[in-house]
Amino acid sequence: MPSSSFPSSSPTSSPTRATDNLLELAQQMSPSKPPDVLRRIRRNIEARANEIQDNLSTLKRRITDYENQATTTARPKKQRKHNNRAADADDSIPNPQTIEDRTREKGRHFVVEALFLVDSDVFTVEEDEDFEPCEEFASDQNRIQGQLLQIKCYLPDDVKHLRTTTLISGAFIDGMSGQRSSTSNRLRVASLSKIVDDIKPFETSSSRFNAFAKLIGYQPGTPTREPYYSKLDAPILYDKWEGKKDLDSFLRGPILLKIHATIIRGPNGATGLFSGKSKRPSAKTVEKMYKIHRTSLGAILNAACLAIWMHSADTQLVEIGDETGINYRECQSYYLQCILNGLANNKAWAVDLIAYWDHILFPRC
DNA sequence: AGGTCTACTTATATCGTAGT
DNA sequence: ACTACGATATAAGTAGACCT
Repeated sequence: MPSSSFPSSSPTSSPTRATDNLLELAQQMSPSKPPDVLRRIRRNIEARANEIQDNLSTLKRRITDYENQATTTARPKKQRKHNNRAADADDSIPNPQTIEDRTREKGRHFVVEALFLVDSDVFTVEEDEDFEPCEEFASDQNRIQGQLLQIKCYLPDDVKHLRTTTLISGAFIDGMSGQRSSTSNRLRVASLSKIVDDIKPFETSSSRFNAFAKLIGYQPGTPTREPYYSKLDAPILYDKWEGKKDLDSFLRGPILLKIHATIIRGPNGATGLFSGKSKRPSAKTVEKMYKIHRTSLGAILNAACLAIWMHSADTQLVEIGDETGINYRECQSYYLQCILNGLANNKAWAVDLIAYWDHILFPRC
């Protein structure tokens, strides 16, 4: 590059020359000068100072311009992905990127309407073709088969047969954990004040324990048994709690409904829910994306477990609470079994449960 | 004690949508 | 077109596990 491109001469109004000028002017100031001359000199000094200030600002602005230009050219928009399942996928799979994106979205949807936690081996387990979903859920095998059946309902048809590949299982799991993170942040941070009246007790793990342990089923230890969390003696799950469990208000706790409204309608979704004025924002919401018009069983299970979690001392939304030891995945299965048993025996509380949720969450539908 | 790995949370930038 | 509101991807932050 020719040196002539970079003239070594200083700019016309370099700071040095301007400063020299200032010194000259300052030296002209002497007590013997008449007042009007002094005023003129002072105006000149001020003018020079302003000019210097302007030049400085211009230079600074130019520096930031150059910096921005430099960083945009040095760092192209395209950013590397952490792990590239699509690129690593088997060559026989067409459009792996699209498949990954679609599957990830199904994983997110699954967390909203089905189960927010599943057994880790559900993607690798052998499928039992004869499994009947209405059988007893108690055994591990049946529970996992039940989950698998559910997941297959959500997986895109053209992809179901690939469920054991890392492309599909990874994308689905990725979608699930992303949605869980978003949920945890929504409930404990972004919309906490819209769900509960007083956010103060939620500040720390121990303040949550002190304020809510009883509410979520904590049974203190006695000389003969360890303390534990009861799955049914948890007042938060009930619409009305009068000292003991009453199935007629089981899984109807107002917090539970608020939680689901918050998840499907965004951070403000819970406001006005019980006066028929639940906000339905114009923005893209989970409710619109997944076309949710009625309550799913999974939504109820999840809301129950999430209500317990958000009031618990646990610090992260994981399968087994880090402070309480509560197994939230097990809770889901347990409540599901409660409802299915109720339905099988035609119990009113179970039969009417979804209608109860629907008339609050989706009035006039 | 410190490094590295991993899983989870959080902040930010970007995009989309509907109402005005 | 503009604005408000949400969802998502990504990167950065954080804590614990495991190793040396």
